[in-house]
Amino acid sequence: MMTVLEDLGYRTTFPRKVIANLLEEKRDIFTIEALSEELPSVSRATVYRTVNLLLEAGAICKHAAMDGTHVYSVSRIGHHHHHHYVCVKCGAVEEFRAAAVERLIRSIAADIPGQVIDHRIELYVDCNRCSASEGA
Amino acid sequence: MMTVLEDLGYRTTFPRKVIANLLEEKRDIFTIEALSEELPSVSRATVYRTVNLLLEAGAICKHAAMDGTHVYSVSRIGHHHHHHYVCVKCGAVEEFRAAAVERLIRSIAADIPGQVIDHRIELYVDCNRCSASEGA
DNA sequence: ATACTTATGAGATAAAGTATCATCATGGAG
DNA sequence: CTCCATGATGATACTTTATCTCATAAGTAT
Repeated sequence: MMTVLEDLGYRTTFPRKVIANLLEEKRDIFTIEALSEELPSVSRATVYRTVNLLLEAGAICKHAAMDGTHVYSVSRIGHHHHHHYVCVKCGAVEEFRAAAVERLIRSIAADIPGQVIDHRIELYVDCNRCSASEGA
Repeated sequence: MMTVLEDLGYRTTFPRKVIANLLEEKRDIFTIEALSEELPSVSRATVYRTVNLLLEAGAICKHAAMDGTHVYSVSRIGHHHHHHYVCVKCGAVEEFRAAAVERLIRSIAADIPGQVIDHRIELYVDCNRCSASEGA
């Protein structure tokens, strides 16, 4: 994950390595505050700054929550167009690209006055791991 | 618009009438701050409170912006499931319901591990009015 | 008209994120 | 390898958005 920052000309500093390291393992959505608490050795300002750099670099995605805060998820797809589904119980996020979605958008666009420029789709799921543990 | 509040047992107060009145005419997205500035006779706290009541009543919809603020739009569809398209230039919002969308979600759901519980779709458009005025 | 309850306003407070700036580390030039 | 210019960090102050508090005012049922 550090490499994407290096490629953009940013320096390889100790705090950035620590943050990138922690993020490598993340499969769930996270807030910057929570991230910051896991990293007491790094100042909050730097966590905010680094997350924003990684966002710019496409290494993570940002999601606006309805309470006005933001959650983030690590991305393997980067800046390429994609969508997400999020487990409403455990917060696990997966990225997906579906040709069907893009086809649908084009077909809906025909019924909408004006040019459709962009779209945003999110699915909220009860993931297999969660429904399994509920059954117990 | 006041009637939906009355139906929920809320009182018909002067500030609420003033706010509802102003909202009747709104066809674009708006922020509570902007609304509050248009209503100097009503305290900001009351604008916030009333907008949240109207939200609960289904008379308006709330949208999370990527900068952490919220924008709202008046709704004719209320709590019934629907989506929006928003003009990225003038902010005009329209609601839409498309059976094709719901069919698509069901078909995508088949490829996703877990139960799809909810979804959210937003389209960003360049509306006819805006593209017309650009041409000039 | 009265009494009870709910709503309002003003300001305090909370929470999330950004800006400032002195100090320190990085990485390239020599 | 060392030095230096530049970029990064940390601590804290600040900004913005929104909610909370509580004394006062207004609605509504009777």
